[in-house]
Amino acid sequence: MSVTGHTSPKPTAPAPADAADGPSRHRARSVSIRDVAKVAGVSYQTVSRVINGNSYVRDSTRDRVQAAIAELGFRPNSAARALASGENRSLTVVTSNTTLYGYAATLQGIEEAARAAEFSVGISVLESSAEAHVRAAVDRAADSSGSVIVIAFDHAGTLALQAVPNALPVAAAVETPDTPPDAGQPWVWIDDAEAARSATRYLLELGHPTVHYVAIPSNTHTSRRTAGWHTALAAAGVTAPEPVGAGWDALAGYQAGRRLARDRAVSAVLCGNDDLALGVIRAMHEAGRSIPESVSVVGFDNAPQSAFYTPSLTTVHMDFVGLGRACFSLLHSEIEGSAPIVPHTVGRPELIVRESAGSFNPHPTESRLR
Amino acid sequence: MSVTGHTSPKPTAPAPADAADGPSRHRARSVSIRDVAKVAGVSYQTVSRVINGNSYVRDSTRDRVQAAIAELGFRPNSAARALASGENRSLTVVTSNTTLYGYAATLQGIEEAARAAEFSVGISVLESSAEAHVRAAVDRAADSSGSVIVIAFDHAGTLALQAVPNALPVAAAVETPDTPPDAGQPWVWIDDAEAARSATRYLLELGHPTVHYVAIPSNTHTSRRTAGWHTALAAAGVTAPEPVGAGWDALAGYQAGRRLARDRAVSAVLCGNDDLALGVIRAMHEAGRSIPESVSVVGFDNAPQSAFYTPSLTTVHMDFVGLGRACFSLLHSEIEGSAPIVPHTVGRPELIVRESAGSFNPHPTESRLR
DNA sequence: AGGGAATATGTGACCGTTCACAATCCTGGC
DNA sequence: GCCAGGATTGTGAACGGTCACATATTCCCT
Repeated sequence: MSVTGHTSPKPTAPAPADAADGPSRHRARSVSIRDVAKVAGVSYQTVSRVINGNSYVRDSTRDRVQAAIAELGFRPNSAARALASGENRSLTVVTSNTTLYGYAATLQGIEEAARAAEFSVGISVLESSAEAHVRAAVDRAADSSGSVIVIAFDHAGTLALQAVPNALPVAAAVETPDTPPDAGQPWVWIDDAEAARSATRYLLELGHPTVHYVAIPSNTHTSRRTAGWHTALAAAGVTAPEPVGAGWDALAGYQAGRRLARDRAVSAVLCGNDDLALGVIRAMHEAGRSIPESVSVVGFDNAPQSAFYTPSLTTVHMDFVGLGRACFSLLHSEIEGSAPIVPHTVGRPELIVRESAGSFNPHPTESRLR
Repeated sequence: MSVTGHTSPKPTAPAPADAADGPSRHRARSVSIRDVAKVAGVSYQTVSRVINGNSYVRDSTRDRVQAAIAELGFRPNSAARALASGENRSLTVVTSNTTLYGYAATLQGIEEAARAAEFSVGISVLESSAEAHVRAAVDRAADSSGSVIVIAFDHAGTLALQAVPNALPVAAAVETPDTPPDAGQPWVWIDDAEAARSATRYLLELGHPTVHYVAIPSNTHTSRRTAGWHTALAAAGVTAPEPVGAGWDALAGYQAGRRLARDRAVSAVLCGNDDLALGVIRAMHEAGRSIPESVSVVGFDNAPQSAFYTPSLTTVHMDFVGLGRACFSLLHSEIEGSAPIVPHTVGRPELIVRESAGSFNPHPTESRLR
């Protein structure tokens, strides 16, 4: 059956595009609960009961109503429902950058959980962190659904989170906060500090004199990833080099990598995410520094592709999908008022050892490319 | 301002998290158009006019109303609006797999265009192509918004497209259809045949005796990508090897690659997307076959990472973002009834030459890995 | 047979907005 | 000074549900 309602493939003479007279342009008064009631010979309230699974309906009645529903192709109007009941059962995810792995995976987790709870999910994308854009995105979210989830991994997201109107139920996936947040803050996060620590420790154990860090942007002045890296370095009695600030994508990693490649002393690089790592590796490669013989690189996230890079990427697995789920469940219990809201860590970052990091090699043979 | 309403950065003694007594938990009867009217000393209809930008309102009145709106923090209730006006201004994207690049980018394009047109966008994810899941996803979409866009690159999507109720405005991003679709079908696509042809031709021009193809799943029995590849091969008087069926991700590519790697005759591989190409490259590498000296690999899509792989990936750029935009604009004109619906191609695939494909080398020196 | 709980079903009001149709206010032309 | 007609504002009735509160029916028990 064709989507537009044609049934015959009639390529000639496009029908007179519902011009004037036909009764077609009249807003196709959708079948309502009352129409169904009439057909089934009951009151509209009974129909309402049937579609809501109320048990106080005789089986025979229910059957008749259901038959009528099927016959008329009735579907409850969600707008009317929302209006009358004041319920909301819908959420909008405010996020930037849906193509980046961390964001996409978090969104996926949210969607899964929301679907299971029969919430419908919308998205509102942050175009930039400009005041106006942030406000617009939050407004869009606020008035297209009853609650909001903010993916606040970046600056724009953090601003958006602050801009959410007070009355609206909200939850957020955030960077690991600097200090434990107040109870009642509907925040979840993955333990960035632990992730950074374990990766750094690993590189140190491989004998590298120190570990350089290519950082994703952060809101908190001292990001917990940076802090974790620092901690591990300090614990080993090593002084930390200046972190290299970068963006989110492979290009940013590449640019950072070029700078790092010039420094012969660089033997181990920790990267804020897998894309960054990819870029760094590429830059190193172009500079004739082989991975992992000359330089070891470790990423964050464990994006699905990272296992297939050449060399495959040693990285820290972050359970973004789980994060998304947890975020939804926070929102859910906030809406239901069922459980108290406590901000918390989700999952445990896990180092995935692959090929891109190896033991320190004091005198790597450098080979100019080609 | 913090989300919960704190204004001071008070790290000590977490505030009693809106515990019990406060009048907070009551369904906050939102301020309505009538409340605003009362404050502004006008009728509710006038308020309605103001929020809808109706010009028949005296400036002084408009100002008073707007002041009242600001004072009360009024926001129009979208459910009530949708109910009363019968308008819809919202769409839901039905899609599987939001983490795959092609899907994510298409979604991004849709979102951009929708945002510009002040539509709110929802997503409904297809868990599988099982009848029940497809129906559920479409139902969710249908009753949470007034129109639907289906990303029908795969089987599940195609089924979903067919399952969309007739009354609902719909548009779809699809695979290139086998035969030109009827006018009126709200479909857009990227020219897969042309893309495959240009990539294949390129490999042939590099001297490769033939080109192998690792295919993404397709609905159409003979996918246009496969057809384009065939065409180019035939034009060069070369017989086509059996295509290797694969899935969507790097792992699938890897598995296909392992099979291909065993065959010494394989010198050029075209892959249905960049992830597949990545997997193939990895498999080739593990088999000791270097890229591009021993085997040339070309992908599809031009995902943002592909430029940074080592070797960087020669691929065919597909404008998914543009596809998404076009898809929305089709839906939009369908809703407005403004323009006739004609199914059409979007953009032109463009071969991006990078490092992963090179001239045919009859006697490559094979090196066992390590 | 009578009475009280369930069990079924119906009625009227209302959710917050827009729509259709008055009603009132101005303004300029004659 | 009066009137047509546009500018401005108001009123009542939807929109398609749910809610709160009757009103019938049943059914079981004494």
